[in-house]
Amino acid sequence: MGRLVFEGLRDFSLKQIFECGQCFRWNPEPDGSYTGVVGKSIANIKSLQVSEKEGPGSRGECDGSLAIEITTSEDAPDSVFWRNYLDLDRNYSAAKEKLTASDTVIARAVSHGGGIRILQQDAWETLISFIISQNSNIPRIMRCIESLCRAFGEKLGNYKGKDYYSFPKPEVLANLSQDDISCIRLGYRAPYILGSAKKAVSDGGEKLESIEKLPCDEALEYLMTFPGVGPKVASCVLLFGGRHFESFPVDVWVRRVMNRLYGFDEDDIKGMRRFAGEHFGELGGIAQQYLFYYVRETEK
DNA sequence: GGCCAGGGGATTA
DNA sequence: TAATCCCATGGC
Repeated sequence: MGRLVFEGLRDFSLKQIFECGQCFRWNPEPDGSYTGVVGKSIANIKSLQVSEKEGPGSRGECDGSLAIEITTSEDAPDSVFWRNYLDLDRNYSAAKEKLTASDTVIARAVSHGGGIRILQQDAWETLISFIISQNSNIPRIMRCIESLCRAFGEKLGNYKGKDYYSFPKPEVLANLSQDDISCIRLGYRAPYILGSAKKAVSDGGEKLESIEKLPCDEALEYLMTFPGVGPKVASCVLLFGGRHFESFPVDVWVRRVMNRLYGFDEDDIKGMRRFAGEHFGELGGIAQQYLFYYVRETEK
């Protein structure tokens, strides 16, 4: 049991961070806080002393403080962990200025999701989560991951009336059969999950975590050696679980928004990637999240 | 490179 | 009830 407070935050919106599609295990509480599982800990994150910004260029993001309540003690993540996980030490104001300076188009997207931050999640959990995400929708992705954790994770405890479970380790999933996981209803993704778990085990535990130390293109190639992982899933893992901020995942929503805002043909995925690399550079991942959040807000 | 099956579930026709 | 869509990939 512990409580951490982070003060003096800018460009920060819990709703945008947890509902922009980068994570699937943070659930909103009636009081506006979010509860989720990190490692073996249940955590509740709440905004304090919120002052909403006004005027053009900001919608919903806040300056203020953040309180994190951690309800399990075993290996409880400390403040260093949380600063990294929530990407608190990155200057998003500077990133927004850089993105919008030479591009009036993305300014529209930034003005809708200016409180987004890229979470620094666990690579293994991110890998499996985005294999599950393929050709699906966010509510179902969240249900599948929840079922997987409930069935094969460790029970961590109860918080505000709900039970929470850890994300199952590679060794656990690697030893399951198709029959074992048929109850999760993952469809054709099930053999991908088992195959990727087996590969993660045989490659060794540290190998997946090492993608953040590899050059972006090498890490992408390595991730694509996992069954069920193509360029889209791999680039999501690079961004959300591998600290590669230049990664620009192109999914159906990004194809849509690149068509609406920049006039790309929706099938010109290569063109979009090239454009992102040249135009957004090392901020590609942050730009992608602003664009994704914007198109989902405006075309629901 | 193009095409299409893989499962399942929600939404729309 | 049927068709379509959904944060794609793999195999042909």
